Amino acid sequence: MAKSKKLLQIYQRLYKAFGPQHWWPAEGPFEVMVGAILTQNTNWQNVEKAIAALKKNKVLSPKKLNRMPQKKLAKLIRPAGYFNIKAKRLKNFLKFYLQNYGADVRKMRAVRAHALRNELLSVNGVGEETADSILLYALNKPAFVVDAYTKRIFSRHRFLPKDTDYQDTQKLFMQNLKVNVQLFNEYHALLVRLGKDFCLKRNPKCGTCPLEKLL
DNA sequence: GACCAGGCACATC
DNA sequence: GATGTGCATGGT
Repeated sequence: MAKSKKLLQIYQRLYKAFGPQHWWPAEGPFEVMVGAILTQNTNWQNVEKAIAALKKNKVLSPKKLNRMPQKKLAKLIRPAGYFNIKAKRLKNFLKFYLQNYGADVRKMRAVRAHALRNELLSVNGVGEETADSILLYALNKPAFVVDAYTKRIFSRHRFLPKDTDYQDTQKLFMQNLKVNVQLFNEYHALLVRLGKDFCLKRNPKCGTCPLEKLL
């Protein structure tokens, strides 16, 4: 079967099994950007605690976070883990966001996706997944987000070689699916849902996995 | 106590 | 270019 058809079939089966995932779970674009950095190699539940702390202290805005001493920021985001390095990364991003775009999402959206992706990647602490998450979920640009779940699911089911890198994994989706923000949004969210529910541990319990006999 | 989580940068070879 | 390591909390 053609890759594009199969990828779409996988999507449809996941959607049927899980329904819409309503991503990204955040109140606005800036909160998505902060969450994208905080969730690096971290359980989302822990990120929620960190974001709740920022909200409770009424500092979840670009200017307020930019003004805040790094040490204080680190203390607030402590539940998200790696809090020192993440405080630094947030600071780097905030500086970029304020200096280059005046913390204005509309100005950022006006930039072409490819150029903006490179700009984001130039920020220390923003890698490919974080950049694509910001592009897709904060700025509504069609970038397919690849994460550990994506690679694990598709390699474990022999759709991709085990050590396929980010770019090649992303190509699989971007070259075989209709380039569409809503589709990319839902597809990635569904893969995360599948990863969490079924293909997580070393001994994956895929007995009732919605992708059984399909991949 | 072990293992895992929606990565990334940096050192070293 | 490939491989290894530090970063850290909280849930199971």
